[in-house]
Amino acid sequence: MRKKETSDVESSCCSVIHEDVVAEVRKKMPDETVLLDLADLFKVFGDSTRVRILCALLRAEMCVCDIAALLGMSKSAISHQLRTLRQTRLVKYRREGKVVYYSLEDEHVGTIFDQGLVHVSE
Amino acid sequence: MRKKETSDVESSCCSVIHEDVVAEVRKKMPDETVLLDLADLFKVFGDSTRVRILCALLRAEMCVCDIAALLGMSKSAISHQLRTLRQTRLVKYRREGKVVYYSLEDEHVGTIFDQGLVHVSE
DNA sequence: TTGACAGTTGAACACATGTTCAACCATTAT
DNA sequence: ATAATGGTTGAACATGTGTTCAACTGTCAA
Repeated sequence: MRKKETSDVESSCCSVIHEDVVAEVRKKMPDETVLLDLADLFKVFGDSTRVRILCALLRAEMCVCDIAALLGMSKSAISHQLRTLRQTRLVKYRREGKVVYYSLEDEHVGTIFDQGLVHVSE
Repeated sequence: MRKKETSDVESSCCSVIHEDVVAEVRKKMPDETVLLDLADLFKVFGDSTRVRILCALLRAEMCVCDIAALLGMSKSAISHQLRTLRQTRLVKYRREGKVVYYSLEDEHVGTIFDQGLVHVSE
C-alpha cells in the first residue's frame, strides 16, 4: 500500500543539492526589478493581436481605422491594445484632424521581432 | 442633449481610410501561423518566474531543487514552468540518478534576452 | 448648433494562466 | 519490500487579461 502522507513541507523552499552552484548563479543574477521589467516587456509581445499590430507598423504608419480593417477587428479592441503599446513606449502617435496615426517608437521592435522569428523557424 | 444611440455597427470591421496602405501592408504581412507562433514564444518569456529560470540556466546547468531554492519557490511550481519551457524547446534536460538537470536548448535565448534588456534599459 | 466620424475609455464578461495541494512516478539506499 | 528523496502531474483556486458594449471626447463640415 502506498504512503498517503508524503506532502512536502517544501512550500517556498527545499533542500539544496548544489549549494556552490546556487550561490554562484545568485551572484550573477540581474536585479529583481530588471527581470520584472523584462518579463513585462515580453508580455506585451506575447499576444497575437499586438504582434500583428507591431508587424503592420513595422511596414507603415497607420491610423486606428486601417489597423482595425487590416486585422478584421473593432476599433475599440485595437485602441485598447494600442494603449498598452503606448505605455510600453513601443509605439508613438500623432493627430491629424480627426485621424490618429500610429508608428513604432524606435527600431528595437524590429530586432526583437527578428530574433523571435529566428527561433520560431528553428 | 447628447446622442445616446451611437453604438458602432463596426464590430469586426469599419471604414478604411487608406485602402492603398492597408493593401500594401497586407501583402507584406507574414503568415498568420508565423505570427501566432511568434506571440506564443514571447508569451513564454512574458512571466517573471520563467524569465528568472532562463536567466539562471544562462549561467549554469541546474536541477529542479536548486532552481526552486534559488528562486524561493516550490519544486512543483518550478516543475510546471520547466514543462512550459520544454514544450517551447527553450530548455533540455538529462537525468542522473534521481536528479534531473536542466539547461538551455540553444543560444537563441541569450540573444532574445539581450535585445529585451536593451529596450528595458532605454 | 447639429450631425457625422475617428478614436478613447470603463465596466462587464469570458477565458487564459500561475501557484498550491495532494498524490503520484522514478531512483536509490536500507 | 520499504522508506526516502527528486521530480512530475492534474485538479482547484485566485488572479490577470483580451474583447465587447455602450457611452463618451475631439474634430470637422453643413
